[in-house]
Amino acid sequence: MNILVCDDDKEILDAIKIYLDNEGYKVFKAANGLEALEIIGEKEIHLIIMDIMMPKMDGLRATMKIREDKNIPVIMLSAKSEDTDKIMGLNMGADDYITKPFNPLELIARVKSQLRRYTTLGSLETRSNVFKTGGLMLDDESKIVTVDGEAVKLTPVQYKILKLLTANAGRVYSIDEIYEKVWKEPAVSPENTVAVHIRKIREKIEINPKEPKYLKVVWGIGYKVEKL
Amino acid sequence: MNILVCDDDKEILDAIKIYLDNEGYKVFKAANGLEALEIIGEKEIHLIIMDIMMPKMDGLRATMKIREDKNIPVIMLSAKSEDTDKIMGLNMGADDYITKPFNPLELIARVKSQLRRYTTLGSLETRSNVFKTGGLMLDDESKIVTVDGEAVKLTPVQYKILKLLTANAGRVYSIDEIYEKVWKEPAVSPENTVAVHIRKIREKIEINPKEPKYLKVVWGIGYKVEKL
DNA sequence: ATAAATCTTAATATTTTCTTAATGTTAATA
DNA sequence: TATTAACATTAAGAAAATATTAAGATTTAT
Repeated sequence: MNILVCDDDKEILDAIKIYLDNEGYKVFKAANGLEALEIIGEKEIHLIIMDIMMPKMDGLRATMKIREDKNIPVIMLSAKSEDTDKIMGLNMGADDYITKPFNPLELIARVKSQLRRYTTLGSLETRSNVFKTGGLMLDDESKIVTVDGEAVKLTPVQYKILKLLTANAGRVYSIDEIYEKVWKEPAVSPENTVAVHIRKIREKIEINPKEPKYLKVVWGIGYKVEKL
Repeated sequence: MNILVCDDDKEILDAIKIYLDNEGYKVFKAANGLEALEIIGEKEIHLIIMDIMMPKMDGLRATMKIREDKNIPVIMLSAKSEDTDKIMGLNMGADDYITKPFNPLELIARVKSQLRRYTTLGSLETRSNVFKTGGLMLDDESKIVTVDGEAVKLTPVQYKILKLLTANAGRVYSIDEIYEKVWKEPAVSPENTVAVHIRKIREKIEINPKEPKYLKVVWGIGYKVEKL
């Protein structure tokens, strides 16, 4: 299991690494949020321990950024212990929270607790980022999409659109929003390539594209994948 | 989302139910571990909030039992706050831990944090913009409007008008005010498009549009959504 | 380099929504 | 109770948004 520890305080970084090494985890270190994002892009990280206060990019922002397309558990570290900070951290997408100074045993316990959800009994197999709603499921690790267990083959753009909508099932995205998130550039009108892709996706994941069960349109607002 | 709350203290049970109800979760109650296991067998439960100290079967044993074949996130509740208990709870398979007495906001935050991986993560905008009054509820994220749990489909303009009035339930808005806020331009008379939209909204959210329960008119002044 | 797959564009169709305008109804008040 | 101003109702045409299709451009794989 690979754990990324992100803190600008080198001493704490080293201390945590020692505790985790001792438990048999492979530990990567980052001094700030940007470094963390880089490492996450390169290595397969299973858990992140992240300080909130850091230069360059703080832990909360980094967590938000990570959560945009990865489902890696995050444990927040902070010197503050007030409720408001705790709540903010958890709402930003953190999975757990530890205040400094921390008890090494508690750190280990929380690490294990978070990793437990992603290991299957018996093996140390990592879990993949699976997004599902109803009979629709996409596995971000393998890029496999299934509908009621049946695999469907999506093209890259189709996959990105469906992932965005499924990862945030229930939320409505305007066409422009979709364009921006997927193409990473602002949409310029006239714009109907998204509509074309939506059609193609529907052809593949819906029984009847005209009466979509998953990929719905909200007139005048945009598209969403139904939260089922 | 269905949440099972398990505690032998009826007061705490009811208090938690109120907090969670208010956030739009469906709440099931159990007085001990055995009852909890029963309900889990019957209903689809997405999260469990469990007290550690209970008669019949305590929370730790129940959690272990649940973890034998289900992977439902568990948040532990306990009066004790010593580190050892905390660690034990987490090692037993709990995903999070709250000590009594607890801050309701923190409870909600931790619940959301655990459930996020079910609804699946994504953007930071997890704050659910939900406006409700009586049986009327609108969720700004999914653009879903429900009346007594029944979904109704509003058009964009209809939605905007109803959102304005519901978000400020009780306040009366003149027709011109509504026009300005929704169309973002001053109203020019003769103007009756707002009235037409009001009618359409009433058709959708009211049992009897002629005797509206939610969307009322205040003669000579304007419209409001009743604060219930 | 070529073929296959994928993406975008553009033209057109279809669906849904919005506004207008004509007319009806209600509530306050003199 | 007659008057009037404000709201209600309806239907139809205009406008806006999405859907669809096919062809051409681009990218990817072999």
